[in-house]
Formats: sequence, C-alpha cells, structure tokens
Amino acid sequence: MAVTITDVARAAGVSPSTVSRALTVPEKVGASTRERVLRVAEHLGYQPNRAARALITGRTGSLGLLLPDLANPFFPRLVRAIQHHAHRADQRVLMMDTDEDPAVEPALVRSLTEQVDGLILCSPRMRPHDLREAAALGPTVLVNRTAPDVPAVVFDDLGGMRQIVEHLAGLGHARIGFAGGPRLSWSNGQRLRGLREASAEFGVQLTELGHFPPSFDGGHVAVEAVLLSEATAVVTFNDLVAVGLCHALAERRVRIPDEISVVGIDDIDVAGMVQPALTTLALRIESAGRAAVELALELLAGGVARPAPQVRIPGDLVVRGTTAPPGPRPTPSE
Amino acid sequence: MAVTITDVARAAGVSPSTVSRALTVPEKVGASTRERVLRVAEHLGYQPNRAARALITGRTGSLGLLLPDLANPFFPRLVRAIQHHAHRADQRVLMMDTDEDPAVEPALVRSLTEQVDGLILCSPRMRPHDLREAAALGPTVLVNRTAPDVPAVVFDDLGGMRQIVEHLAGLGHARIGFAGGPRLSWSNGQRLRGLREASAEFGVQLTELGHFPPSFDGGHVAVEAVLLSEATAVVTFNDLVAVGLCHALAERRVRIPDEISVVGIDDIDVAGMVQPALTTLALRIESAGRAAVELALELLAGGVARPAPQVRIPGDLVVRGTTAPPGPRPTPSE
DNA sequence: GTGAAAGCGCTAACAA
DNA sequence: TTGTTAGCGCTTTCAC
Repeated sequence: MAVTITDVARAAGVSPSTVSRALTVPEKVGASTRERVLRVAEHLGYQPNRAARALITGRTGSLGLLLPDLANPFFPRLVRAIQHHAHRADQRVLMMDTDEDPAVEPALVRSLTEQVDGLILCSPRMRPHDLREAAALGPTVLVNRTAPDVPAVVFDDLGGMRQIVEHLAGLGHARIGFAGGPRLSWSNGQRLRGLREASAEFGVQLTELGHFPPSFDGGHVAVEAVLLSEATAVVTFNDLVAVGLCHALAERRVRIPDEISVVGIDDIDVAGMVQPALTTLALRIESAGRAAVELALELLAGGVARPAPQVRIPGDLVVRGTTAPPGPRPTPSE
Repeated sequence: MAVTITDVARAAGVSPSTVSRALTVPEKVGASTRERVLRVAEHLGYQPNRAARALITGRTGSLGLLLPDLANPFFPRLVRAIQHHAHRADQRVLMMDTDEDPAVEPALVRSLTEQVDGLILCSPRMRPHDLREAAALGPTVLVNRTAPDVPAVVFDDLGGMRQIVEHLAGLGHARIGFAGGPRLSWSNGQRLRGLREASAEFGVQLTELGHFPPSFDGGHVAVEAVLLSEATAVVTFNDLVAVGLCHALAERRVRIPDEISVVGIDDIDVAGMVQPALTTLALRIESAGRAAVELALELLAGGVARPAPQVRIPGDLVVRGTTAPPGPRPTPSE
C-alpha cells in the first residue's frame, strides 16, 4: 500500500491537516513543523494521491489536448511544447487524436472536460456552432483557430503571407499561384486572405489554383493546376503540399526554382531535407505551445480578461533553394 | 455542478448503489431496473467522476506513455496507435516526453506510476539497472527494448536485417557498410547483430562505419566514413540518417544508387518524399502500438504468464530508388 | 435484486 | 498555529 497523508502525520506527530497544509499552503504552518513534516514525507517517499486531491478540490491537475492528427508533422512539435510547459506548471497532459474526423470532436471534448482542468483544442475541425458549445463546457484555449469569446493562439497568417509575397515580388514575380488547403480549414481562409491583401499591396496577380489535400499527395494533385496556370511562383497551403508539388514537378522535368518557384508554410523538418531545400514560412510552433499553456493556466487561475485574449504568433520567412527570379515558364509538355 | 450518481438514483427512483451496479456490473441488477437507470443516466448526461472512482477502486483509467522525443518521426505513429487502442479500451493516455534525457526517465516514471494503471515505456534510454527498478514500480510494458521479466514489444531486427542483406547480396553487393546509431541504443545493438549474422549467411563483408547521431545531420557526418570505406551499399541506423547521407552524397555529386546504394530503417514519411525515394525496412509501428496496449491491458487484468511475453513485430523491406546493383565506386574527390 | 452504510485519501471549514 | 470534523462521488461489503 502506498504511504498516505495519515502515515506521514503519525510519523511526524501531527495531524493530517497539518501535513496537508505543509504540503500545499506552507505559509500557514510553523516553520519548524513544516520542515519536520516535509522531511518525514520525503523520507517515507510520500506521494499525494491525485485522485483524492482531485475529488475534493475539483482539480485534476491535467490539461486535455485535442488534435486532428499526430501524424501530421506540424503537431508533434506543438504537442512537445505544450507538454513541456504544462509539465513545468505541474500539469499532466491527456492527449487525444481525432483522426481528422470533425464528427467525433464534440463527443471527445465532452468526455475530456470531465477529467481535465482545461482543454487545449488544436486546429479543431468542428463547425463553429459545435466549437462554441464545446468551449462553453469548461476552460478552453484554441490553437490555430478562433471563436468569439474564446482565448486563442493563432499564427500571424496575414503578416506571414505578406512576407512571402514581398519576397516573391522582390524577386520579380508578377503572377503568383496559391495551392490552397481544405475548404473548411480556418487557416486556409486566413492565408488566402493574407495573400490577397499582400498581392494587392505589391501589385502582383494572384491565381487561386484550387483546394488540395494538405499532404504530399495533395501536392502531386496540384501540379496540373500549377502547370496550366500562368504563375511563375506558387505558394502552397503547407510544406507537405509544397514538397509533393516539387516532387511532381521534378518528375515532369520542370526545374525548380529556374522555371517555377515554390514556397511552403510551416518549416517542418522535411523542408530542409529535400533538394532543393524548400523556401518556407517558419511558424514558431514552440512559442504557440507555450502561449497556449499560459493562456490555459490563466484561465484556471481564475477568469480571463474580456474580450478573450488572442495571441498572435509571428512567422519568419526562411529563404532556401526553391525560390529565384522568374525564368522561362515551363512548356506544358504532356 | 456536474450530475452525480445520486442525481441519477433519485431520478430513477433507486439507490445510488443500484445505479453504480447498473453501470459497472450490469448482470447484478434486474433487467428492467438496469434499463431504466441507463436511460435516465443517458438522459441526464451523467458522466462518472473518474477521480471518485479512482479513489475507491485504485484504478485511474489511464495509461502512462513515456518516450524520448516526439519530434522523432518514429514516435508520433506509435503514439497514435497506442492512443487509439487505449481509447478503445476506455483508457486515457498520459504522455510524457523525456527530451532524450536518460537521466530524467526514472523520476518521470516514479511520478507517473502513481497516477496511472500501467506504464508503456517506449525506447527507454535509461540504464538496465534503472529500468529494472522502474518496471518493479508497477505494471510496465516495454516497446523497442527488453529487460528480464518485463513484457516487451520489439521489432524483429534480426529478420529485418536479414531481408536487407539478402536484397543487397541479391543485387550483387559484396561489401556493405553500416552507419550505426547511438552506442547506448538497444536497437542499434540488435541491428548490428542482425547485420553480422546475415552478412555471414550471405557471404558479404560488413564494415562498421561508426556511431552517428540518429538524425539528418548524423547522415551528413557519416558521409566521410562512407566514402572512405570500400562499401558499395550502406545500411543506416534509421531513415533520418539515410536521408541525410543521401543528401550529403548528392552534394558531393555521388550518384545514388549508381555509385552507392543506401538502405534506411523505419519507412517514415520522408522516405517516400526524397528523390530518389529511399529503400527501407518498414516497421509495422501500428502493430507495435496495438501489441503494447494489449500487453498492458493483460497486465492490468491480472498478472501475466511467466516468463514475461515478448512480442516480436516483423518488418517489411520496401524497395525503392536508392538500391541497385553495384556500379563503379565513387572516387573520393575532396 | 436492492438498499444502507462505510470509507477510499485528501482538503477546507470551523474550533480551539 | 494546529487539530477536529465533515464530506468530495463513488464502489463495495453487508443486510434484507
């Protein structure tokens, strides 16, 4: 049997409540008593029973983490960061992967809220209505999405897109294509909007090439639309699509960046591994994770300012090998 | 306030104990009563309070998951699978990333054991002695490592290496190099052993090129040793190293697979994204995750056969573009 | 088959 | 500053 607070109390010659106080509100206990209790507890290897503590305080000491797909290289970094900072605040992390199925999200949220102090919803795919209901269930922080009155951490897509277009325009590109992500994706909308605004600002023409799966294969699908377009540079929804697109272009003997420039978003590891290495908008995912945990902790500590805070994480354009001044357009051979 | 078992009892006109039984040991309750209780519970949106249940049963309903680094593309797939199967068994997953620091592992294990029913240790880096102590703390399952008397899920490195060597020997390679991983890595030892045995069997010469970080950069470091060796084909500790090596070889204008063949291990996504695509030993990571959860559940359900079961997951060689019959060795130019 | 009662380990009033 | 008491929500004897 594990050692309980009563064992410690007996061994230290005090009452259980004193032990409890020494452990959780040290300042409400005499210095010498506190020290003795702490020493005894340490010596006995006492570990508080979280369940008992949770039962009475209503605090579980853990944060719930919901995300669409851990296999998407964007998320492991985010999870790591969240994990790390939660741990520093003595909170555990209960992770759940929804397998990219928006339909299961509300149910998972409902089951999670009961067993965690707060919820971090990463790139939730559920409908705004469901999201609002979910957030009402308990302290909730959104990452990579927004909803009215819900604290959120988002990436500065507008600023990021501006950096990309500025870079491309500076290189001399006049016609830019956008290989978009899922129609329902919140960030896809943001990115498109940012691209439109920046294109107007820098006087380049933006062509929307369509919506593609946010994956390597999606990039392969997009290649047709890219070749059919007049664009000399293509921005993709994310790095996976960019890498897939480059792959497909290479298969068709289109030279990158000589004939077409490609820009990704995320700066996942693969971006630096392919050849040529991908020019991409690096997202400070670790910062986002930290911000999310901090917001959640604030929420728990007791309310948050209205309106709900919205942390915007900037991006940094990383120029590598897939962008260059526009050359001759590839001839659509096949 | 959340709805409790008492609320349900009152609404259903029975005692709390009956509700409890209807929910956890249905067969000990009259059919009609059970049905009514269940309906009322559903209607009220009753969710059992896990903390209270844990307090009395001693079962937390969650599994602890310890791993070295979620950023390593091997792990997200494993975590997903574990998550998925744990969830099906109505167990939550508490994940902790040790950040590749063997020193923190024992402490994390100790703090985790108190709050979970069982522990799944993935590729633990800690010393055998610590591992034995950790496993003694509670129900423990090892993944990608073994210890006496501890149930484990391992990959069939011996069989996998045999597949690789057979493939290479069949292609005509007579001298194979191995770019090893961390000296302390358990699987590195296994792989080396498998390579030795298979090399003897197929009559090829094996050169150990050294130990390298299990990363893209590690592959870059390894390139020197590769070029200095007589090997016409190189097996690397994992795909990341293989991709890094290919990258470094390409930088030196060494043609793959014409001048050197490269084989990775894992079949991470990147393996299919680089050009040429990587020949690699695919590990059935999902199967490993499932097996790990099953073992853990068995442990919880009450003991496990002695000696501790050891599940061996086979690998499948995926032949892609980085292997071919040996050509002329590259001339060490620089 | 069902209810009453006890108690898991802890914290939080309330007293002293 | 410390101890006493009650009770969080649930399961599990033990009666009936």
